[in-house]
Amino acid sequence: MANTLDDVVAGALRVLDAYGLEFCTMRRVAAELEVRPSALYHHVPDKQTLLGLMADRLLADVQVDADLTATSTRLRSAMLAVRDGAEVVATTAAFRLGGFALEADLAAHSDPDVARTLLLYVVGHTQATQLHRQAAAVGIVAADPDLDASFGRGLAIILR
Amino acid sequence: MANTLDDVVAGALRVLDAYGLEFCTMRRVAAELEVRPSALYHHVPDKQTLLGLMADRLLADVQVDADLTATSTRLRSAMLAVRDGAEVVATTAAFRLGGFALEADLAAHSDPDVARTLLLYVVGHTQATQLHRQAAAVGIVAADPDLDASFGRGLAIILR
DNA sequence: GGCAGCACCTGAACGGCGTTCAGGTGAACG
DNA sequence: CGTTCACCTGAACGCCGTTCAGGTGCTGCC
Repeated sequence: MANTLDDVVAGALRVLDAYGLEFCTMRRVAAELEVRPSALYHHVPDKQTLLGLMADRLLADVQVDADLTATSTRLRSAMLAVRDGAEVVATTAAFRLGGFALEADLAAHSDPDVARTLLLYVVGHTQATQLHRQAAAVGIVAADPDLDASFGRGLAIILR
Repeated sequence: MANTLDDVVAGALRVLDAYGLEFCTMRRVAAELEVRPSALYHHVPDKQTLLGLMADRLLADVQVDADLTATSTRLRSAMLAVRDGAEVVATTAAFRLGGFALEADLAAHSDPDVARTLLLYVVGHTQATQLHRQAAAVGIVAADPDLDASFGRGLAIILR
């Protein structure tokens, strides 16, 4: 019945997907695991670290190769798969310009400047996409059916 | 002695610059204005709105013209002028893909896809720059003297 | 088999946050 | 001279991240 670090990360991702980043609190994650909030601190030193582990897991299965367009699309898909996924990646990856694992992977298959530019664009556009869709779902704004195509066109501009 | 909305925004930007976004709380802004926290809600419906007004003011004086490289550099400078300025712009601008004033301005002087791609890159890179520098200032990470040049090279890739 | 050690958890608290609401006060205006 | 209204106070609400002392039950060693 005891939880492991993996259980905590998985539970946190479930809460994130269900409620969004704003309501992904330590108390809710604890409730998801049927545990008291203080129990989480046995597995993780603070919330920031937990968010980092969540981001790592979100991107863990993304295949990075020399086809930069396909790799970017896979990256985008992985972040879109979970509610507010891109935002989680953005806020934790921002802490580490140059220390972000995916940036090194990408740089190995291309120019380092292209790798960095591409990564900033992909994460930024995907974050904006996700927030826009969520706003549209609540009716704040009209849905934009062009977002995926817009993503592809920006990609082409960078990789041209 | 009574404060106006402009006073509130200006005070909030002072607190932001002095303490960073993390500690830019309604209570601290109120203290800066020598007022009780509840007084702020006479000028602003909530904190999110205040952050939006702060972002607007940060970018208000940025000149947008057909020279996209120079415009991007001005945009970057404006955000770098205040602690966590890029993060404030990023978190409030993300709410409005296509409804962001600067995007329309930029699109008038270039291709819309280029405008959007450029904007996502400029804000993203500047945010990363600012966080990296702050981490370096605290000694968490080694300072990277190449960040401004890196910005320029990414710009050249998009505008090539 | 018994005992030490450790992984995991509870219960209670702390200070701080954003926000709300009823009510006060003083200047501007007819 | 009375009213209106912009601006503010004081007190509270429910939530947050985090700490800490202490419990409990499995693991492996003598």
